[in-house]
Amino acid sequence: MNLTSVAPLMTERYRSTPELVAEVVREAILRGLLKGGEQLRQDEVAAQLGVSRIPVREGLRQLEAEGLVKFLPRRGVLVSSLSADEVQEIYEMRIPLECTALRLALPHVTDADVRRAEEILDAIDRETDLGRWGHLNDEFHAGLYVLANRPRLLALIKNLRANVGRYLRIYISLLHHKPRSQEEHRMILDAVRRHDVPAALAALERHLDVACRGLVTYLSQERDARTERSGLARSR
Amino acid sequence: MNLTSVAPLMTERYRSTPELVAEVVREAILRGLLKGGEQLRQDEVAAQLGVSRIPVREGLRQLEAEGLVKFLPRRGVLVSSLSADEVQEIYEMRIPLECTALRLALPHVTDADVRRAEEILDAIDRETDLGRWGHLNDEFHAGLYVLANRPRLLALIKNLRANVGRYLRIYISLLHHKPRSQEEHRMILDAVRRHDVPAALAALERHLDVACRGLVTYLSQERDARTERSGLARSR
DNA sequence: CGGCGGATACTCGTATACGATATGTAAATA
DNA sequence: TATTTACATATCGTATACGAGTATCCGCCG
Repeated sequence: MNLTSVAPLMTERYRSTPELVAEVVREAILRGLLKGGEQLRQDEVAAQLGVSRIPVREGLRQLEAEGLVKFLPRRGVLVSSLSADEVQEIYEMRIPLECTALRLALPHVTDADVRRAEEILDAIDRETDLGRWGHLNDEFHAGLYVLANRPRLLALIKNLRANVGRYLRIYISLLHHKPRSQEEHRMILDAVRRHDVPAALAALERHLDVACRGLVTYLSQERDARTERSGLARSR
Repeated sequence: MNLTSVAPLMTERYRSTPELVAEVVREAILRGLLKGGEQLRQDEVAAQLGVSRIPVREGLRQLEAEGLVKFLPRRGVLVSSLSADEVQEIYEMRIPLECTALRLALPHVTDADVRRAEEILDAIDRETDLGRWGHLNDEFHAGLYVLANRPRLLALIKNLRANVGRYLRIYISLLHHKPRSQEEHRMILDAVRRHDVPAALAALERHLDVACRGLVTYLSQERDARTERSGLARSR
């Protein structure tokens, strides 16, 4: 495990050390540097960030609450991994929540907001790096939702998005899904521009539903493949 | 601050000490033993539970993630308090989430489940203690939602309910709202018994909406009254 | 008499240290 | 040779300890 590539975050001043730990480890999980199921050794994280294990443990407790890691009694902290079912469940929450956010945001959307969103979509078209793609994707959605002026709703959506984020990135890259995703983004934005609430919500729901189905199918196949392999290995 | 009245929880064996701390403090906040804005002295909590501050801090970090307390840098932990706006926002999340849970639960509802729910409603009718009323109320709703078999959704709803729970209890007792709440519960349960999805969702949404409006009105008046008082005090 | 500055005492945040438990390895036995 | 048991090692969980920042109280000045 090597967190030095995300360590630049350290130079910024954070509210607190546990928050810094949470930020660094969260980013590492999102970028796929830390795989699901992997054990996090607290000493190692502490050493890499130049702090003791106490703030590390507190930061990890926050990530536990976010669902990104799991404390196993006396056996340390594991990076969570999501099954196809769990991904589906998260989307079942995201769809009504993100639709609520978009619905509440729509009355406040200005031309400048639409232009900013367009710029993000153009940037996504040009982007090749997966990590930055993920952030831009989040920015597009959050840029709309933030206009709803509902900080808790926004934070919750952000958290749910973070949970499926690492799988979404694999899926987008492996299935070359970017053009389709961008088409859907522009459908949403067109409806938003016209302040057409039903169309915008329908487009957003479709967008999320497509991603959900794709992800679930992909993860189910993944699991079947793994089961198959281990079955073969056992039967050798 | 005195947590001994909730300390009986200590006798049970918990997965971990931080979880025990979170449980005890959460319950104290919910019961109104700890008021919003109140500072939690870590030494004191630690002493009352017979542990050191490290597991206490970890437990409080979990409550922070749940939104029940807030870490202020170098100034310790405060019990959060919700404004009318924040309560409204939480209900704006609860309504779509709880409707989703109920919708997914409905196909799996059996006669036995309905009977169990009826028993809880009868118990609520007989209940006079506010703390137990809160738990029974949660049990009625959770008892239906759990049938959806969506653990994350259930946990999220539980957390949102916990956040408004303390205000709801005040509101219910002060405004003698129990009979109306029970009427609404029975409306929901009747629709559930008939497996009438639209009716059940509409009844649930009404139930939540009524509580939301009542709470928001109550909290706004509260705040106005406080502002008025402090204004008078200042003008003296 | 009220506002301000400094010293004291708290409380917080975290590094260190230690006991306890899980894991891996090697030896012993069936 | 496979399986089990005992031991060594590593990691965890938390108590203790200490430095640092913050609030409080008292004396001083206006």
